[in-house]
Amino acid sequence: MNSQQSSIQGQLRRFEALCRDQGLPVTVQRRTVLETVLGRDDHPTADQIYEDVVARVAGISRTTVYRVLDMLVRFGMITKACHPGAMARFDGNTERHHHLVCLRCDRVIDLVDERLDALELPDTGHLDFEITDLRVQLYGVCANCRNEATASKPVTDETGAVLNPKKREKN
Amino acid sequence: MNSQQSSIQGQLRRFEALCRDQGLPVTVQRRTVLETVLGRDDHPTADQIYEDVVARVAGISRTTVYRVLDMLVRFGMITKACHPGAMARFDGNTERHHHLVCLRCDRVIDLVDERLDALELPDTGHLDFEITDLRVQLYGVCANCRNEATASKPVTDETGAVLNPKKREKN
DNA sequence: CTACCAGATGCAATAATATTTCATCTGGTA
DNA sequence: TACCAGATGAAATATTATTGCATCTGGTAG
Repeated sequence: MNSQQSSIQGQLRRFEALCRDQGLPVTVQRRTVLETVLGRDDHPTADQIYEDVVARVAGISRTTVYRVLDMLVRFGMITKACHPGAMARFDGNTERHHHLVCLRCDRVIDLVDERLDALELPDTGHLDFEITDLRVQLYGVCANCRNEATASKPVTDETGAVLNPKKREKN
Repeated sequence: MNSQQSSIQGQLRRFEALCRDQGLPVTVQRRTVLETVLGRDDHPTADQIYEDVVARVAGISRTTVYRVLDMLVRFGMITKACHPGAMARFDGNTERHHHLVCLRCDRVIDLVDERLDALELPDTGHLDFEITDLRVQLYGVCANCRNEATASKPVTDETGAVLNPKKREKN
């Protein structure tokens, strides 16, 4: 998609500016990890990102991917997604949006809904908590899982992507 | 708290009934794990639950705690909490409620808000997703972290509870 | 009360995910 | 081109989670 592409370019420039501000180098690895996360519309694990990135930067190490992801979160370029399951998940979409969470296969699907976006932030003064953003998690069962009531993990979606991957290659 | 106590008793009876329905035995381990999760008002990791449970059932294994937690989630007695960070978290509160998520220390605080509870479920017919429940995640910075801008992990709360524990004993 | 068995448990091994250490390399600059 | 702060890669280690199997237990029938 072209608007998607140009948005990624904009984000990259924003990232480079942030690095310059802090005197930190913009490396091939950092650029590639960021591009990769922004280029996905799901909520990949660190390992899924590694798989994508290693195809573009031969020899990049898993360690670096973990480190860069952590850095990008601190910079606010991406977020950690709240996700059932044990692995950390990342989300390149920092716009306000919401999540459909399948209780059967743990899949998380993005949802854009203006009414939810317009939600007024509740008053949490008594808890002394400063709210900056809000997302709604909608729990239920996705089409896949409803169709095959007997489905057990692991599950793949219609594109063949593994939704709850279990194995990875050697380090 | 007494109402809390009796609610836990009720949940235990509900669990026993579920087991009987399915011909599954109600073991000391299962009862204790369930009691322990229900008795907490935070979102413990499997290991935190293990620590609590082992004090009451000497010799219980970590493996069993993992297995029981998984079973309780399948039975709907507890839920997996969406939580930033790498470890699976559990939530004994199955009533509709919402979460304040601190972006600094990853702490998750429960929030009850009638206006949020009353949210109408959005129409997701076009996505073929069947919604059964909804929770709102409110992102921000908790009082602790706002007070000590220099705080770095690990962090403990005012009660001394470790919010992002790092170590555990031998297996 | 005892025997019985499906299923649960504990233990040890293993897998999967994540972090640390440190020698080496690179981006950015003079 | 040389320099250096900081990034990277590799290996070791730590942490979290699962699996296989021998043994034990809850629930029940006799």
